[in-house]
Amino acid sequence: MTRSTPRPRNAAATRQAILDSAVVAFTRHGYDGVGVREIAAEAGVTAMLVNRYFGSKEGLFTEVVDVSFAPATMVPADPAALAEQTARALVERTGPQADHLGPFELMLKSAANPRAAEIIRAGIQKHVGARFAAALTGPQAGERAELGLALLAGTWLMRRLIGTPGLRDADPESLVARVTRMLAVVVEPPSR
Amino acid sequence: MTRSTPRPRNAAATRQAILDSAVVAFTRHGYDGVGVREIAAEAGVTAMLVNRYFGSKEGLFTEVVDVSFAPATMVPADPAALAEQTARALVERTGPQADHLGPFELMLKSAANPRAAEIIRAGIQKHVGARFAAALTGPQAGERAELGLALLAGTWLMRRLIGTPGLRDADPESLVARVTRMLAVVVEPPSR
DNA sequence: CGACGAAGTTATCACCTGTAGACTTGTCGG
DNA sequence: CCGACAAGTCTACAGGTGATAACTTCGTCG
Repeated sequence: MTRSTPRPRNAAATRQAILDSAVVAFTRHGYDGVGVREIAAEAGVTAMLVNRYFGSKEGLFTEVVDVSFAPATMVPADPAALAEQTARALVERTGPQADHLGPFELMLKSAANPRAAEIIRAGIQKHVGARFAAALTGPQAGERAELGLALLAGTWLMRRLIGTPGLRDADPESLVARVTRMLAVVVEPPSR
Repeated sequence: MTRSTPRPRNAAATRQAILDSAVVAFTRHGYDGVGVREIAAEAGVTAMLVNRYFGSKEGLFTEVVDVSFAPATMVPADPAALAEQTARALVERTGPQADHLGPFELMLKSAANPRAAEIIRAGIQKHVGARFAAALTGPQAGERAELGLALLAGTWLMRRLIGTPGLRDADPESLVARVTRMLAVVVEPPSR
């Protein structure tokens, strides 16, 4: 009943291997910075399989964005400590070692290409935006949520991609405290 | 004595034309998104001249970053109104029409390439960092300045490059007010 | 006025890009 | 046991990449 050999010649497993390889490659080097041959080689297959399973490089990227933005992207549940927890997670994941390879890196590395940017926008709207906005109460939740995302993305950019010294060498606790205060502006509902 | 004909065959003028073309092209499409042929064609010369005058594409990019970050990059003088003025300038320049093509766009579009990112980091340290930090008083001026830059860059990214709807369709005045409050966290010296 | 040097061009190299068609090989149902 | 169908590969194309060497044209100064 249960096949002794899991799959004929590894149909879905190969597809998954390509997707995994693509997640890493696109996040590391951006949409334009990596070729399908490179992705396929890392997965142990030839470049043709990419087009076979995902239609095109763009189709593969679409799926990469989808799976990369799907998991709970540093959005804690409790609204009260949301700012502080988010700030701490950000600082930790953008630290000196930091091999995390999250969706922020994928977004920043691929934003240069307009087609990729459009795909990312769709992914954000589908996954992150809604979830983040749901954690926020009060008016203009969308604007406030995306402004928070902007701070996170910008900090990720300066601290990790560009490597600005003031942020790279900053005391983590001081950084957490300051980011928390900035996030508080958009997290707390405009109680006025 | 003063030569009637300014220069033999347009020596420096051609160089400047290439540089101008490169500023526009690199800012629009990023370091990896444009080729030297395209830049040279826009300047009305052949690709060879780029290598002749700037050594390589990387050398040209270095000079582009230098001239692009050199002008007063939205850093007002008065520290009191600094947050509000900066926020207003940001919102205006990332608006729907917005053909400004500033250094932020250059940075965001080219950050994917590590070599380009390194060049940008040097440019920021040379021009923006020092000037911005000088406008801030108190301890951790560098960290606070770059955190402000991070917010500006992140907002530019989400609002203009990605095009997230919550920020694109936000009321400008509301956005200015909120960014001002976030910037205030890093602008006001830690009076504690 | 004539030649030397700078300014600019043409041709080309070696390599990489995404995609397509035709081919081979493995595996499972009958 | 074998044929059929899917999984995977090979070859190739048409175009683009940055960079180099050799060549032609123009301007100026002795």
